[in-house]
Amino acid sequence: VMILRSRFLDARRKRRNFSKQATEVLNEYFYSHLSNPYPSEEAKEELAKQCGITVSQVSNWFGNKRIRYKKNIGKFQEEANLYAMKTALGARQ
Amino acid sequence: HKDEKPELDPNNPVANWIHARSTRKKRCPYTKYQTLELEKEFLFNMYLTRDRRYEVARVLNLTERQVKIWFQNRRMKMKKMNKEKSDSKEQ
DNA sequence: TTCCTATGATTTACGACGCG
DNA sequence: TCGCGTCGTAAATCATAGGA
Repeated sequence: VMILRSRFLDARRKRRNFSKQATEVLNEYFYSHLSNPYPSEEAKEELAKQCGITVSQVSNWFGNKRIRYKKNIGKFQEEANLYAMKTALGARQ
Repeated sequence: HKDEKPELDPNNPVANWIHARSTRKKRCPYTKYQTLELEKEFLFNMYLTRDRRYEVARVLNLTERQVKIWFQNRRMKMKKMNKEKSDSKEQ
């Protein structure tokens, strides 16, 4: 318990990028709700749980993602296509 | 949606997102002195009276609206910090 | 190691809505 | 109706993780 506690406190001191899997989950939601990428509080809680991060961090991620996407849609085109394809393949299962 | 929609193109995925109005004042970071004084005032009382707001604004060369909003934001920050503190304690 | 840029967090400023 | 409250967010900026 103390180890987990100190690990959490360390993590607060030094920011780490989210895991690749977490980013994957967030991007999947973002690109599959591209016309309205505003998750509800409940959706944020579910995403937070799946990603192993806090609801605040989910909010930060969407805030950053929306503004950065909007500022340069072209730069994200490849990523958008990738997740669109991933969603399409997933929908067939 | 709430803020303005600059795009009318329905094919633009961003068209229905929330957008800030073009008349919105650009964010202007406050000086260390301004922030420090605001924090001191917040420590003294989390809510401003009309008179304190006027005085703080005058001394820091900010508008009363900026001071009012700073206090609103500061209370939200405090609330968030308290929530994180209690979240990390339980389980 | 030295740059950069990408990324997560924080800081101003509002719009929407609530309440007295 | 005003006026200040919270809530959620936009957009800019900060801090630094991480990779070439």
